[in-house]
Amino acid sequence: MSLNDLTQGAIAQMVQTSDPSSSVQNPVCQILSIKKIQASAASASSMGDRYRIILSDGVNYAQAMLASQKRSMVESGELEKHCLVRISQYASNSVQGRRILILLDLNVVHQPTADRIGSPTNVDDSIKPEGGVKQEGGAGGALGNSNVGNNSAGRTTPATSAAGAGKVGGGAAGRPGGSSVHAGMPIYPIEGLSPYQNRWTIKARVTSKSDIRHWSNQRGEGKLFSVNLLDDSGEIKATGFNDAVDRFYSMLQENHVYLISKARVNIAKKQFSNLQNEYEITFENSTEIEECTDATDVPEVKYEFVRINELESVEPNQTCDVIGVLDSYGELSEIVSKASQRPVQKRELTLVDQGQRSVRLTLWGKNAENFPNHAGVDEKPVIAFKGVKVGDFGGRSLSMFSSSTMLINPDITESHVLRGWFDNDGAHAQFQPFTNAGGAGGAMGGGAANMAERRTIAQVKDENLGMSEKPDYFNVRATVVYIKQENLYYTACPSDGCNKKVTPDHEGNWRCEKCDRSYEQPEYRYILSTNVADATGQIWLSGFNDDATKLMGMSAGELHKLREESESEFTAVLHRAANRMYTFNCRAKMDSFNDQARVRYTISRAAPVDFAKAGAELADAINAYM
DNA sequence: CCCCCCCC
Repeated sequence: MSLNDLTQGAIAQMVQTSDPSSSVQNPVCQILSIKKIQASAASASSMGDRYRIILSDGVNYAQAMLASQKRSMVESGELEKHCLVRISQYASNSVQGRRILILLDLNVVHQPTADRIGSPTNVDDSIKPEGGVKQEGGAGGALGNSNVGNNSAGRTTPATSAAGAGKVGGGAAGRPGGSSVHAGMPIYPIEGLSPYQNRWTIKARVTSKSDIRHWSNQRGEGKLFSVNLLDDSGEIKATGFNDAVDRFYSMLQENHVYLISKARVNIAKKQFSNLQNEYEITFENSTEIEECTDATDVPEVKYEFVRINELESVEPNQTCDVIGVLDSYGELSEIVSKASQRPVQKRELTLVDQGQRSVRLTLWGKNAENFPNHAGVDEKPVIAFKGVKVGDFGGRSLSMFSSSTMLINPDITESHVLRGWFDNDGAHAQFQPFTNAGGAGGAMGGGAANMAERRTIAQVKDENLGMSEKPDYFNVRATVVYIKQENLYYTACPSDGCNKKVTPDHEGNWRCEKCDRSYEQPEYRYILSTNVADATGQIWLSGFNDDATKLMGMSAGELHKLREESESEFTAVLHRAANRMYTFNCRAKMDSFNDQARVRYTISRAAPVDFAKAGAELADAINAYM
């Protein structure tokens, strides 16, 4: 092996061009080193580690990243230190002022040699950066071309790269006119996109599309949506704001393929993406999108299904793909998000598969509302989900993200297998649901799900519920012994959903710091603290306005009014509220009070006991012993 | 320019 086996000077050309199609073609280089980069925690999911490669053309060496879809070349041992490769597709990205090559496609043309060929020097030392001139062009559209211009004009380049310089400029100039999205433009791999070039067209499949979301904050308000895009090199998230929503939202359909160009490429905020890409796309005014009917070369969505009975092996909060037969689906209901205080629509599905387990999956928002409108949902269809969140409520549960996708009766092998199984056997099978917390509950086990959650007060304490990081959920059937009179309610902001404490101001109005305004009247809201008991012990529970209103038999405002009229009437109400039995759904969670860690038990729902039903349940539990 | 993904 000698220098002549390498494409000398190729690397200087490769790193300086923003347009590989007009730069050196199929250079042969030597691999000087391969180093694994640990996948970051945020992106550690499915894409795994990546590899940094030092590449030499005998004259220069440069750092390069191996495209993630070529990772297996290293892992299989095919790509080794000191072997020679022909690079058939690459991109050159500028990252924090340094140019980094991305090797998108390559093949090994010679087995490892004894040592490095020649005495290559760092390409960064050979190419002088222009004195303080940033590579970004002007605003928006001009950005991408600037590198090409700089290369052929002012940039001082060493002799090694002289051969390619003219070609770089000429290739770019010879491009067909810019009006058409893609005419004559080579299709660019998603993996090769970077913020420093905008002369690209990608051909990508929409793998997921979000709802339109509206936002309003200090910086303004607007609407947006996002899609995930896939080609055979990788995936990228794309977002459209405001006008882009109107232009593209209805056009972009899940599973369809589009030619997309003239969009902005930004550094990805990886904490908000489950895709493996340094960058993400924003649709702009200049962005052009065109549906592409010839989509055979763009990969289909790939699923990696986890069987329902294997969900326990998936860490909570990870996403996964799940397929199952829809055993049943629930009514549309509404919860109020604790974080946003906004109401959210939800609907729960129950999925089953051959593993004799069932799992609940929650749909949100429009997905929840529209679910019954899909064809076939009442005929126990097979449904495939991609990218659903695994939760640990009740053992394991599933929940849609906005980036998750749901396909009813997809035409894939797993779907047909499930259909066959269900129609033959599954329809008559029994499925064990993931049941609630602990799993211990021996005595109550095997009964209805709500019996399994039930604890005696002694068990709540013995089992140290709420002592771990995550909250524990349980219910107790207990009698109200005492309701604390102090701080039974507070003066809350009457503004819808605010609920912050308001204080009297100088003008006799009620001031809310959060809303930054005053109100004539506060809204009174309960903050209940009640001692409840069952046969095994007593416990203090905290309750909020809705449940407390139920316990007290009147609103906090009414109670306050009553108390102002008559203190004895007020205490009478408290006495009447006591000695009643409820089933309390509770949440146990650590918090700190006066710097002391303690477990706080919060009522999430209090329901009066239906004694006939409760008696029947107890009889069933006893019968289960026989 | 969002960044929430909720509840039991």
